[in-house]
Amino acid sequence: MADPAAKQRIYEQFARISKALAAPARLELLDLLSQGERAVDGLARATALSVANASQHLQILAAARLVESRREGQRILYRLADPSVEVLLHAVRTTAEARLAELDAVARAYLVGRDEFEPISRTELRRRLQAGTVTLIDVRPADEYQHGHLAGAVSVPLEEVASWAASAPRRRTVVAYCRGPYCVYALQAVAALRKRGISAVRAEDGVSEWRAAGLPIEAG
Amino acid sequence: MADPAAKQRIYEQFARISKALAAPARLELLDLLSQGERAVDGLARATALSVANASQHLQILAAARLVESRREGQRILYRLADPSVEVLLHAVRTTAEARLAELDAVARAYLVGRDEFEPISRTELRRRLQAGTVTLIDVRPADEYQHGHLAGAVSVPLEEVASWAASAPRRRTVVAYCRGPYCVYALQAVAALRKRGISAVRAEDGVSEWRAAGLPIEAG
DNA sequence: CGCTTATTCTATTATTCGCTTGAATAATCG
DNA sequence: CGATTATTCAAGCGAATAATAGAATAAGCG
Repeated sequence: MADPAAKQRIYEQFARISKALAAPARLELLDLLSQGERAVDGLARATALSVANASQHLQILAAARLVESRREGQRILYRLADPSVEVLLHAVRTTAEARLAELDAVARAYLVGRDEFEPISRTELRRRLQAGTVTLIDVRPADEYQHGHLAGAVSVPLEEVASWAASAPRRRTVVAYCRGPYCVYALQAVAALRKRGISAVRAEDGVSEWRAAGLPIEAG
Repeated sequence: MADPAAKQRIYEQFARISKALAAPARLELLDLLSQGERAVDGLARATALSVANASQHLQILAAARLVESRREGQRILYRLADPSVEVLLHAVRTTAEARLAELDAVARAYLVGRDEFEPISRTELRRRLQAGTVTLIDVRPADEYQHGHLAGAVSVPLEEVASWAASAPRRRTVVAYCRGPYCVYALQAVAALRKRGISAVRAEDGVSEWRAAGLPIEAG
């Protein structure tokens, strides 16, 4: 009655999506793209892939319709095709965290200091932002800040954190955030600030989580 | 500074999860398992895979820790390892629906009658259940009903729908549901009931969606 | 136009994947 | 115990995949 071949074709379509996510390189590319539109070249550099290889991975993502691209002059800018892609990425991360003990071990080694530097939660951060008792800094590269940042955040790219520390407010706590829970920038910024005697904590969330929670994002 | 090899290892862990989802056969197995615990044999039959092949796919899912198993006598029963796995499956479906036009075309061919038989939404169904104006039937195989069904539903497996129709209430509307939006049982049940002059509609959701929404599920 | 830069295409290679087949293991039953 | 049933293991094969290198395309610039 129900055509078994058609049922198979449906699952093949679902598998197109998950196949596109099935390579570490492509997950990393998607993570970067969730911070905003980027050109092949920049993505290749950030992921340490060859340009040709990055381009091929991006085309696989495009074939699964997870990303879209547009040309601007001689560069081609890729972006996530749909908000549902971020939801999907988040679901993969959540399941990996829940199920893979190995991930915890690897993350512990990579995110040095994650355990010492207690993060501040999304709700707590919102409360203190409204009360005006914290300074919020975005320590990602400046162009990612341009593409979208938490409302009220100041752009202080990681490499400028040390010099910024001199002019940082000494009475208020500094909260640093970056791409998300697997990004080391905020951890390094907090370490640098504390070394200079500034009270600093890291935010638990990045822009994706903040946006997913329906909280305000600003651009430019 | 940040060890690139460690970063890669993190993405490899995430990719373990998505790799496990990257085969149509495994997605189908997970869908079946979201209806409840099942033995290899039954899963192989339902998916038209050879037993050995199904067993291998299940072991791949187990290696990614998406499923767990227990022995009961001579059979080994597999189940989803975590609620986050259902969330993940749902995210894959949602993205596929949002992004893949081909899926819509294939689904239209498979789910014959989906367009004519307007579904009833979750909220509407709840309202009418509380008002007592509908009879809710679960048209999945009896053992899936046993593993968990919507509160207030009666088990009427698809093959018994025709005979059940004789004793069906003629004054109240019958609502049929099955595994979810890509399951044909409810559609076929509605068609069979209407042919016999009974007012019948299909529910939009299956047990997974109902449970995900935090609505009551009964077992046994 | 020719030169430079950014990206994609093509071909090649090593590896992994999905499936089949037949044998092995494990529990139950007479 | 031997027979039956359910599942897993092991080997092998063709197809798909990821990465590389080098050529090709396409836009911008002097």
